[in-house]
Amino acid sequence: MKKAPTITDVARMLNLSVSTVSRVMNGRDRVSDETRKKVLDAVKKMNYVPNYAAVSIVKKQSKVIVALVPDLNTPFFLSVVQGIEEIAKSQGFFTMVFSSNGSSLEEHAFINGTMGRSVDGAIVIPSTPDLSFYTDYSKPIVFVDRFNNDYSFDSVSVDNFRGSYIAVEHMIKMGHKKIAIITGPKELNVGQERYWGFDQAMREYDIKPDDKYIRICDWTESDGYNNTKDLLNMEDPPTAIFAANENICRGILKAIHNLDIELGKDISLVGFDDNELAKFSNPKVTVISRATNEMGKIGASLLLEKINNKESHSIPQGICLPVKLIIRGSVKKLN
Amino acid sequence: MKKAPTITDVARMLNLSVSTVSRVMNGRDRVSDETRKKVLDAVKKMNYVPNYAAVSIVKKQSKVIVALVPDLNTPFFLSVVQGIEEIAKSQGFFTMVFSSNGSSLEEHAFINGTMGRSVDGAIVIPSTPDLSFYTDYSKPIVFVDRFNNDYSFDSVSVDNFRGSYIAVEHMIKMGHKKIAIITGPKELNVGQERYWGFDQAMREYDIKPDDKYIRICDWTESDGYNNTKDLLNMEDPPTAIFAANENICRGILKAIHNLDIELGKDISLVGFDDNELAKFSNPKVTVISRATNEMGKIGASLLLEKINNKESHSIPQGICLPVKLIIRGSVKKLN
DNA sequence: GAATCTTGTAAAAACGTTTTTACTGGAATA
DNA sequence: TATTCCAGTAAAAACGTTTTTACAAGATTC
Repeated sequence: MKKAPTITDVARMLNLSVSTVSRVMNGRDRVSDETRKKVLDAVKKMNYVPNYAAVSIVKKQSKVIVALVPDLNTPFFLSVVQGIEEIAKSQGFFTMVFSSNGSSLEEHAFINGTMGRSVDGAIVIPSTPDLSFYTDYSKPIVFVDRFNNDYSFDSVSVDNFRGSYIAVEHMIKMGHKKIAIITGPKELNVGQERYWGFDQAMREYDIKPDDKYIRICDWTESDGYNNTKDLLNMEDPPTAIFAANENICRGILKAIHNLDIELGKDISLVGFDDNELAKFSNPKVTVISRATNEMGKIGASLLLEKINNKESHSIPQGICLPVKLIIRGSVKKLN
Repeated sequence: MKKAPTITDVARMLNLSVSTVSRVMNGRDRVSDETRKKVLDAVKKMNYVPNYAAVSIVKKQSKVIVALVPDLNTPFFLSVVQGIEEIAKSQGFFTMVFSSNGSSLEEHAFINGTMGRSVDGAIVIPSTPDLSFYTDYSKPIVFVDRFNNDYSFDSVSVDNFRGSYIAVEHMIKMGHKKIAIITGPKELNVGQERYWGFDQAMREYDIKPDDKYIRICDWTESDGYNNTKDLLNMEDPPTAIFAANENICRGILKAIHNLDIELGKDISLVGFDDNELAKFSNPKVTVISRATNEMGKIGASLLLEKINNKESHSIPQGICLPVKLIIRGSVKKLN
């Protein structure tokens, strides 16, 4: 726990100037081979590593990006984070993972605070729909899974509308008409689009969505659980449920399990985002899947690119990735 | 994206000296109410926030701790991280989550590199058994889920030995004799202890452990999966399996599922660490559970305490938390 | 043999803060 | 009225770097 040596310590030890040591460390300018070797040896022996704060203050670069996510429990977020880390690491950047606990207050506090300013850029999955807060953030920023309608920020997202659409279309084509949806609030574009996809598919096939089957709650497992119990205990229960995210899907599965009715027989189900339980349940759950890891990677690449060429005043990019329907056994064919 | 204002900008704007602004910001020394107000207003209007690097260089504190974990996929690690974050946040520290990808090389590179030195302390779940590398780390450090046999570092761990012991004892008391164990390598103390617990329980009840039922592999899901398939296809298969961690347990569950045999009937199972699948499977899996979140919290408290009173040269603390057997339905009673 | 170029190094400036020291002018004290 | 005290502020030093500028000595060119 002795204190770390500084560049001055190294210089003094060798009877050299600080600048010479620095030049060796940074591999720039002319230094005699002899001096270089002496310095390198001393650095190793003294275990000298440049002070990070000092370097970043003069270089005006921290080599850190932040991944700001709503929570660390939702596998989707984690998958994105891992994609980000992989790219960042490969380009010599560190990733600071920070969870806002689903609170836009915490999110904004981070961004506006010391930390938000000391990183080189941010990749955020906001927990609030309104991105206008970010307009005067002084660093490059990329949003994942969210975007402004005016596309004024860089973002990586997927075709949520189409995802719900094909999910619901699949159920309809399997003969279902009494289709319920359990989804999150429409304030988030994700919520809005996934609802619209459901609605559009229903109308496209001339089925009037039934209000009592439409459950707009939060994106949580318990909401999935409770609403499923409620739906299935109705007088006239739906024959199929669309789960608009993975947490809700897990809740639904647990409820079904708990009610002791049979998935794919007594009730059909399609979920948005693949997940562990969906692959484990019996039958496996048909889901909409997307390249979650890839979303992080693309986001990170985009961000790092902006960090590196600060000058480029190109217009913001809104990247939209495709979704895929993975048909497994959870939707019963009605005759 | 205009550049952030500095303290000098604020001072110049108000025709005050830099030091006065600084004094206001830090709420120290005497400043007239009038000046204070003027400064605060300007700070707000200009949206000035102190430069993090500059502050930490002079204060010799970064207010950042790092949580260094092997990966971001194992729920146990995540749970620990969340405990850490909660405590850190409450004490005004930021948590930098960093994944070493199970590579001690990456782990050491981080610790020894710029980042490792710029944080105020580290909480690490090492992926290597040998902690001697850390002896000359110049910052406070706390290990979680691992410790040195000589207890030369602060650590938070659980009674792994007892965990396995009571797990296996439970199976024995339910009448099982042909008990298999799928576990990780013994190099890690966790692996060693969990194996010893198994061994000890068997011998205690006069059952000779059968080598062909002992599977020492990695801590991964696929190892759990493959070994289970292998075990169950044996001439003389075991009647019960002990899964030494959650990943292995998940793999076992999937294999059982896949082989179309019945859990708690054709094969019994106890897992170490509770997990989503264990609670979902049918019947639910009997597990050894531990206060994962708490481990993070305690670790963080310990670390922050050391960071705050640098002087305290107290001896390292090895904190050991209890484990609990949660009996569910996955162990069949043999007559 | 003088002018120029090159090489290696040192010294100083800069980065954005905090903290210590120093100074000023007015109030309180003697 | 002269001295001491104090509140409020400014100026300067320090933190650990990088980068720019300056300079000396030797090699090269004309």
